[in-house]
Amino acid sequence: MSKVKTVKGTREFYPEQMFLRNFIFDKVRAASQMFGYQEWDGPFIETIDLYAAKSGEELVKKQSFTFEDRGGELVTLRPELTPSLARMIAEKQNELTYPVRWWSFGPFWRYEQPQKGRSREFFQWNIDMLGVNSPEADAELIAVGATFLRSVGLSPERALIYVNNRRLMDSEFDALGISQEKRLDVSNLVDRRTKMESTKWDAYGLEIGLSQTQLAGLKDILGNFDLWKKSDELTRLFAALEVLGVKDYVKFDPNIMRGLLYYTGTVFEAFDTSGSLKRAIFGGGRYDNLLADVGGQPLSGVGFAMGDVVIGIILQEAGLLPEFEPSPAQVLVTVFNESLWLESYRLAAELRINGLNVLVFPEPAKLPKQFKFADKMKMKVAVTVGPDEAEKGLAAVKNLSNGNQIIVKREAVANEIRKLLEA
RNA sequence: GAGCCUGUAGCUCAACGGCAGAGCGCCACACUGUGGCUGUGGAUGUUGUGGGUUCGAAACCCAUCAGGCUCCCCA
Repeated sequence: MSKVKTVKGTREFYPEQMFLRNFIFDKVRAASQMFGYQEWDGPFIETIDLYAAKSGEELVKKQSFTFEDRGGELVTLRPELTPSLARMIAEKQNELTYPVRWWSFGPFWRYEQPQKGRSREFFQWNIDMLGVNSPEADAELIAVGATFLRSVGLSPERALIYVNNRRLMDSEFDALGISQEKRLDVSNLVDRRTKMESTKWDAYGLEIGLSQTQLAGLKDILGNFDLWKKSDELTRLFAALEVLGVKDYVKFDPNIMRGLLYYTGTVFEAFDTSGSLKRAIFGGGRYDNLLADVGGQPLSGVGFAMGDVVIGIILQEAGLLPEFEPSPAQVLVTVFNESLWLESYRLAAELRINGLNVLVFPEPAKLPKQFKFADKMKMKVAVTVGPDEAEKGLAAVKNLSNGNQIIVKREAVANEIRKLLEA
């Protein structure tokens, strides 16, 4: 075992994990493109100032990988993508074609305590629509998320997207006479509701300055799952979700707040409803004022982000991953002995010209060893050229799943293999 | 940043103050022109690391590193 350790919280992707990462990436790409979103990306390193403007203090001061570069500038490994998005949109605000529909899947870093579902290095899917401010646009983003969940095999019994609306909650808080200054505290209080005992939660509510009546009113609101009917935005949102065919995936929940300050309207979070992990699969919402902080004109947007870690664990636990195929080549050409070594290489090259992925055993070895190798790599076909075949211009093609072997002419090998692979 | 739990063969774990073990995997052979099954044999450890207590430590104590759970946080 190596004495040189990995950096805490980083991840090593052996082929099997790389397969999972690419599986998620493929599904992300498919869901994004199905709705016409364009792929893009920003820098992996940014100046700290970009995040100082709008991201939470906690993120910038405690959870970012920040360091001084050789020129003395404070730079940070990006902890999120939205500020980079805002800047890039602002830079070309007048030349872009709206609505902008962009998606991205790339690496991010946060200096957190690594634990299940959370590492310091992770991949994140970001997808946003800018330039349209409507509940119908919000519904589209939620539909993209639901489409993704469906595409990886997570049914509505297994995963749900909980929706709320900041404006609705604001008007409810207004009605309770909760002041603007207390909104952040109240938002924290709501976030904590499922995690605290109710008596402690009550005490915490009073501690942040709520009155008994306000606290009681707050509980009424958080327990009212029909509250959305009072919101025109949410009524339209659910109507759109219905025709988009994803309503089964979506439930109204007044307890969904989301910590981010910049959300202004619809907010949503997806959760696994039956697994061991109680972390959000993805989360997002509508933001109205993001561009102002990077010097742009006001532009409304809606989007969400999904980390690869939580969804990866869920898919694994739910047994929803396709079987890992170790070898990208399904065909093995064996090397019979030293004098036929290059003949095998020649055959492999012929098969590749014919469009097949072919792995040739790199040296003469006992055939049992070569066949065992093919088994472990879960390959489908083995081709052998021994002295008998070489003499007559033939090759032995073996179907590894049933053990049948046939001897065919060299020119027919590629077609024979194709037949076996298609069967 | 705080609390609790864990760390033994490649993997999963046992031994819980007294000779470091099992299953799986791996390698070889039976089977020198063919894999999966079976059988036989074989290799593998500074018990995470460093210190301490003890006649004796994988076990007890301290520190440290790593992982897990929770708090915090979740942009």
